[in-house]
Amino acid sequence: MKAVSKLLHLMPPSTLSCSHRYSSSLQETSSLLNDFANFCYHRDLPRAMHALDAMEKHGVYADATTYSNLIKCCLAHKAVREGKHLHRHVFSNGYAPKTFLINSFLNMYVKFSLLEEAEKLFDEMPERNVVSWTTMISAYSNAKLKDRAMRFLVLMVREGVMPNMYTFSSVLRACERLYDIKQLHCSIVKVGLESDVFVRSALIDVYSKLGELLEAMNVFREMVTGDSVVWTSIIAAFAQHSDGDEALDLYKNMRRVGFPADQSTLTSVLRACTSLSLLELGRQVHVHVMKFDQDLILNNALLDMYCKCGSLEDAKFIFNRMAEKDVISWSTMIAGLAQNGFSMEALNLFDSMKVRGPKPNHITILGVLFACSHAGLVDEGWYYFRSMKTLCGIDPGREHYGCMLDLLGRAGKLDDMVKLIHEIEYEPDIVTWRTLLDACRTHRNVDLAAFAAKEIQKLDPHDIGAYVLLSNIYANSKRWSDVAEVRRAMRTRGLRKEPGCSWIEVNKKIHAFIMGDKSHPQIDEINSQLNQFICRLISAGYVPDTNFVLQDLEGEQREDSLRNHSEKLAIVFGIMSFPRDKTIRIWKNLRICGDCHIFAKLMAKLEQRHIVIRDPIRYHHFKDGVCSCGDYW
DNA sequence: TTAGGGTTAG
Repeated sequence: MKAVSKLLHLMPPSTLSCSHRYSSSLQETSSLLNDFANFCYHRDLPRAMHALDAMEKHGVYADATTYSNLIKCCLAHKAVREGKHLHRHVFSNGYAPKTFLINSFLNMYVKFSLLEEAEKLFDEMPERNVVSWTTMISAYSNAKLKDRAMRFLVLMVREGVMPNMYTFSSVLRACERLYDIKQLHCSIVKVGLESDVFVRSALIDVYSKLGELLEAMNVFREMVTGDSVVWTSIIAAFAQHSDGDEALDLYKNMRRVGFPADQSTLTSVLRACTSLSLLELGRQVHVHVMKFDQDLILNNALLDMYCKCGSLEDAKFIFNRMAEKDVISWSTMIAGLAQNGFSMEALNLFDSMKVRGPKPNHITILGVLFACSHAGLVDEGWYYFRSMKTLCGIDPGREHYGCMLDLLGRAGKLDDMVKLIHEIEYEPDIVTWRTLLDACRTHRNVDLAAFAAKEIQKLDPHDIGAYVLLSNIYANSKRWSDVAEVRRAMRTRGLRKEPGCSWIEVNKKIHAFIMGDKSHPQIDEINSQLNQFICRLISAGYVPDTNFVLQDLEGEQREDSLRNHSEKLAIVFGIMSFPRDKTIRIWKNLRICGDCHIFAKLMAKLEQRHIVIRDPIRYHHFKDGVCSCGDYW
């Protein structure tokens, strides 16, 4: 009796008034409904849809919770057709579903990326509550329709519907202007929703995306109830803005207060290790990564860490055993090989990718052009550049032109460079002129260098790089009066050259060596060892290459100046600190100079060491007296 | 019935 009254209650008014249409008994329909509810509850989609057909024949309707279960089932099975069928069923015969059931359909269309259907349904809703509005706002945020998301927030408030924590955390993701974020932040505090962990992580995320790390940190510091996603958000914020130290400190604190790290946390921690070249710490993180063996993003981060820390064997091992590889995995490996001096391997891998990998994207092509550029493969570079549109469907962008200019510049084809600059549809930017200037330094074209430097100064009078490069070029040509003039111009504008600095990790501690700085506690011993090594190298034929000395110095003074280069100190410190079988890994802020490059090759041979130096552009693996860059950098 | 953090280059 109870089932019958329930059924009558659920029948749409229109069908109740014409009950003669039913040919089955109430008992039959009751059992039909029970079966249907059961199938929906157990997410048995085929049987539920079958039961739905039977119900349609009998004009029977279930309760909203049962339909909602079936919608979830359609979502889980990605069953779009069945979802639409259900929608038609529920709205048939004048049945008026409750708002919360319509919201479920709205959510279903959004999850199926059928935004037009969702919009149509939303427009037809007799009444819309906070969930209806938030579902649409979230859909627009995800679809990057940011203006629409913001406009819907305004509209809902105008209609008297108050946003909740779901709404704020969704709409924040659509915010691109600091002003809007501040306004929303203000509203959030006013209605007392700032302690919601979803809202907090969204705030940290949007502040971070705009580079407002102080604001992000303030939001994080106000957290009373801990939450691992909020922790991960702030760690990611610093990792993404190259503040690896702060990211790692936060990670240590997170663990100290008892929050476990998951895939997302570890991905950001690896990124921090990568930015600091902390291979040993990266290896320790790798142990934790094992728990999340199948996570593609995490594996990609691990792969990148090994590439950027110059450990190609580990990188290849990870790449080969990854069960799933996407375009990022392939691009990372190709660029990693290229940056570490294995250009041919990089190009071979690109060929394999075309056969059995995902479709290359514009970043993959950058790695390929980088490989050509750093191996002097001019013809191959032109081939990939000219055919990228037909091979991969990608139009060359500014960065691709930049790579080609770099390739021509390294190969000494300065005329072709100038020709290409005229061909590019974009206005030449600072990077373009700096590439030309750099090529002029390598290939000693003083006049063209002066022209490029002036172009840079026109675009940015405070660009210190142009002054330094021009000064280097004049110094290489022994035009000391021109050097003095450039230096004077730098002084007038208050510009100072960034001092060369090299870092090395020994016993989990980072040691920094700055040119001319004597503050390292073992500096006397290092200098003494360095002098002994230089004497041994000179007797073996080493001639210091004083072309890299910038000051107007003579004879021995010029050689002394070279001795102070930070990477030489770091190499000697590495030799003093590590056993022979341990790779010496150094990273530095400026490009390695020619003399230090020769010194590193000879030291690798003399001491039978493997030395890896990472500069801002690429890596040099020194072994047996040769470098992986083939002296071409 | 509505919301969260992570990967390649530059």
